Amino acid sequence: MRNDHPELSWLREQGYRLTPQRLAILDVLRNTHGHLNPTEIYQRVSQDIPGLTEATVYRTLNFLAEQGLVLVAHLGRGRLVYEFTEHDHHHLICRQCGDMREIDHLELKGLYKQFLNNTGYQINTIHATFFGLCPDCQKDWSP
Amino acid sequence: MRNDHPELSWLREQGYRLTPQRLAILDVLRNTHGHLNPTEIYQRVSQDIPGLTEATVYRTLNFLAEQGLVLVAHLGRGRLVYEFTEHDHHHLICRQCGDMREIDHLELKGLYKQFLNNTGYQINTIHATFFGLCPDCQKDWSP
DNA sequence: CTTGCTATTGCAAGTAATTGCAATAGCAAG
DNA sequence: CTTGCTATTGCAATTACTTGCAATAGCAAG
Repeated sequence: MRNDHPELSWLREQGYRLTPQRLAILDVLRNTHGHLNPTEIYQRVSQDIPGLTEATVYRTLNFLAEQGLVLVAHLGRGRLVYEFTEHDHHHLICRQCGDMREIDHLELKGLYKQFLNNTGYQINTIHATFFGLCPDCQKDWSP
Repeated sequence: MRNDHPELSWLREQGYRLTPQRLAILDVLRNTHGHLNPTEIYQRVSQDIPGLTEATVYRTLNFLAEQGLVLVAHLGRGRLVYEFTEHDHHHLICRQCGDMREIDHLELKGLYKQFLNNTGYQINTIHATFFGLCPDCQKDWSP
């Protein structure tokens, strides 16, 4: 497990502690391409940290999300998934057929600038899920 | 309770049924300014529909969200809130102090057009929560 | 108005996520 | 290296949300 990531010393400077649980959870997220739900994360991390509890996984994921190190996506129907904040992207989901595609972070850059100008807010964590109708399902829609 | 809302006949045309439960839940959301969580909705609607169960509230909220009649916002820490889709807006939350402000739907119009051009998707439901740092908290951040 | 199809509900059980509290263990300071 | 402060964990209980199934009730058609 590598400990030499910049976000780790940043966390320590804030007064947070780098526990084996946090490091292992972050490590799994860092080395996973795509989303994981809390149970999947628990199962993987348990192999490294035998005594781990699910409560800690949930708490840690909330913590990491608050710190902006991981992204939470609400994919509808109460399903939450988590993902390391490296390759920022968002989701576009078709309400009809469930088809999902990714939207690159860069597509929203202009929007961030807009927010900065209008509100002074500096966006640094966001994960949006957009619901709409894909081209195919639009046909079924109009009478 | 008024039944003469356009979305209601649309639902019926899709083969969905207008049960008293659905009408009452929609009515509460329609007449509430701001967000409600499932429990708050359950408590209010129970007064009109004594036998109502929470399961039905959850199911109905998922249903209404899928149909695009209500918006779901995930405000962090696993708490979901629901809101009628009338005055579209989104949220900008400061990760540090928790300050929250609303972003008008229109600010994202350009983005929707972009999505339509690039992917063919027609966005009709979205509720995004953006996390960032408000102007005040940005001061504490840089060393 | 009656009938029949089936979407929706209530119930109860199951799964997912949060939380209070006492014990543990990071880590900064000496 | 030791010490002390307190953030974090595990445990167990609680709350939040989902789901299978049989009974109920919209509503379209006759």
